[in-house]
Amino acid sequence: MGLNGMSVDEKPESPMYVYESTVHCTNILLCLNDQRKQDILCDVTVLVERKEFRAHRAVLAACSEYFLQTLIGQTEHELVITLPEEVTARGFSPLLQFAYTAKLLLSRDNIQEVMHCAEILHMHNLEDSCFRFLEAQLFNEKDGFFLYTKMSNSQQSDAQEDGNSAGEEEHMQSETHKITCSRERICNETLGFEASSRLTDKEPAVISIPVTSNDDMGRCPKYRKYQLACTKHINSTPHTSTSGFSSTFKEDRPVHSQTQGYRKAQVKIEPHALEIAGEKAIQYLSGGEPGAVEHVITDKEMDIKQMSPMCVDRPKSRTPPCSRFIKKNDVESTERQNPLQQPLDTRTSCSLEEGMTQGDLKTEYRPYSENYGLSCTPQKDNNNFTVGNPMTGPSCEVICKQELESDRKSVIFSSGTLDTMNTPAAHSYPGGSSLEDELTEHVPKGTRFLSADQQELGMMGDATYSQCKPPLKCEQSYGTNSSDESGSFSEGDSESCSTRERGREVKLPFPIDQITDLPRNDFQMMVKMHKLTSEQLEFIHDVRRRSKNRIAAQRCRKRKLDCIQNLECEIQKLLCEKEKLLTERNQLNACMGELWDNFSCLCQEVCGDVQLDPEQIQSLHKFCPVFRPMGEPAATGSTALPLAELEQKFLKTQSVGDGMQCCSEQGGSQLQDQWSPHHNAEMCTSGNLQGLLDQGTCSERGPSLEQCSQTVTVDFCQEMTDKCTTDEQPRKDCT
DNA sequence: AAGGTATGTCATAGA
DNA sequence: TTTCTATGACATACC
Repeated sequence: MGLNGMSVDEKPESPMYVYESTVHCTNILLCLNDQRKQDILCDVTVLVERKEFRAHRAVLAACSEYFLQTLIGQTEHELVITLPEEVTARGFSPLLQFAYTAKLLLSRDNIQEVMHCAEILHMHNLEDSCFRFLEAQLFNEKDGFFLYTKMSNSQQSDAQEDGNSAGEEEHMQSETHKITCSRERICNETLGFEASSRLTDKEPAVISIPVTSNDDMGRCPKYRKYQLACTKHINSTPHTSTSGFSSTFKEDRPVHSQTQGYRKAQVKIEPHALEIAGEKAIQYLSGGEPGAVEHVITDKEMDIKQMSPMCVDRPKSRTPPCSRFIKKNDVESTERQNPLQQPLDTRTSCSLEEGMTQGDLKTEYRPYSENYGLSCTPQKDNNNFTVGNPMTGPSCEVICKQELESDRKSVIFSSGTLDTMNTPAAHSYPGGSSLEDELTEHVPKGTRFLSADQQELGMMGDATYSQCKPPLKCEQSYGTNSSDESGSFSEGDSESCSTRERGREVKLPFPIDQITDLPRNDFQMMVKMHKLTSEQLEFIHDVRRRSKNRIAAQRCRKRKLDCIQNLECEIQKLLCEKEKLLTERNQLNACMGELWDNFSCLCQEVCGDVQLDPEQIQSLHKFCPVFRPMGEPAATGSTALPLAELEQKFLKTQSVGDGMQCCSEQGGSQLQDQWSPHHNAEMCTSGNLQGLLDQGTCSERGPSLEQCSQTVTVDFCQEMTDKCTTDEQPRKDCT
């Protein structure tokens, strides 16, 4: 008997319909996981480092080639498998958890061990698809921005030119490729995630996972992008991926999300590890040989093609289960068919009709599932997302979480299983905590033993919802879902009482949470699905608007605060810089004072010993207005000052405190411009002094005017240089 | 009671 | 045109 309860060889006489629910597979796994924890039906004990792990051999065999080979043919009731020494408990435990939950918790601490174990246990799906990516995430690409693509070989070559060279060979082998963009590029070119709907089924699916570490933008200043955005410098430049196709990336969330604590994205992983595991497990459990199960169009096959464009997590979107009715007679043809040529409703619809049970054989499809927000359609929203089906699609979800307190990152690799159970997509898993407990904890009690189908059906019908929201804190993952932000979202877990009361009054046919939770398209479809009164319509639009705006306001305020914080940091930085510049200035002033001393001495030396005639003095005044020979009284109306007095004036300007910097600069500048060492040095080097001397002293002494002037000039400049460099020339030399 | 803070809501602009 | 988001302004609750 095959999976669908029908012999493989049986040929239906009349058209039959196969209802295929991968949710069912998921739930089986989850159920098994629960059973494993309670040691129910466990039929194997795995010994790892003397630790015992109870499990179901079917699950182990399904997810690991190693276990498959080990378990095949084993008939003992209580089998004990001792794993090789290389397999550590720390590495094995997450893998076991992954086998059951499709969530893999990785951190820098354990990824190497997990990888190693996965390799030993031949869990190549994981190895190839996830580890390369995650390893880089955790170790190498602290600030990286990844496009994880599956592409053809031809595309690879293009991509490799721009991509990260690390691990390229592996990616070549696995037909996957990772592209790393710099942060600048992120800022300049991409602000988030959006896949173009123009992608064809042959085009590679692309996801982008920006992972920001706590200090990725520097603790200060923060929100560069926001600042830029404020100044309108950010354009949502279409990002052309390096893989040779164009997919636009646009901000799907506020630009400030750079510093958010969480990053979520869905990675397209192929093959879908969980699904394969689920299928294999079911095959195993059903006693069928792998491959012997009746082959209906699998979600994997269908959706890989159909939903190739992209699977991107959206804020607060609950990942849907997918159930699908397939007209069995059409299976084969459908399999071969280009999925894109199928009718749209076939491709995009997969939920049960309202009130429909598995027994109903209908070919009706609904584009929207009213399953408590669980839209199961691989639909495209207005942002050109193709929302992949997490179960059936090839997408796995990688939740990259950074711990705000530390630089450590932990990553949860998930295939989205738990999301179908209304499990929040992202959680904080403090390092070292029990993975099982964490995972278990976040599955709402009371729903984990209900199958998703049961939930789905249970929520169907025309019953008016009581608008009671389960107390799920974790549902607050809104757009920014920053960790600290989510904590402040007090409203989210309790729509105001009046609103809920009003919701009861208008008798909404769906939970009020859907009004706010659903993406636009789903929301619109939901509205269309029901014949709502104008009052109801007004109410739900009002609720939705207010809810969106509330969240927007919260984001806005947070950004404001961060901007203020950022500005404060900038101020601190500038103050430090100012201090530095002032210190430098003081040093320069000190040097200048020395120069001034030296120059005044030099002037005395040059001019004091020489009996200048009035013409020479006049010449000196011409070039040096403040000069007057020693002992000569200042002429009436003359601007000339004794050098000593001048020096005092100069030094006085240098000793003005910081608060008077500007004044001193202005007041002193005139003086310095007229008569400063710099000025005189210029005079010296430019030949003014030479001219000065030419007209005076040297003409009477030197062997030649030119020689004299050159000598004096060189000596003067040399002395100045020495002064500047040694800064030790005693003033007594001048006296 | 006044002031500060946090948050929700409305109006509006822009994408 | 509709929907969404960001943001200023205002109102309200709370401390």
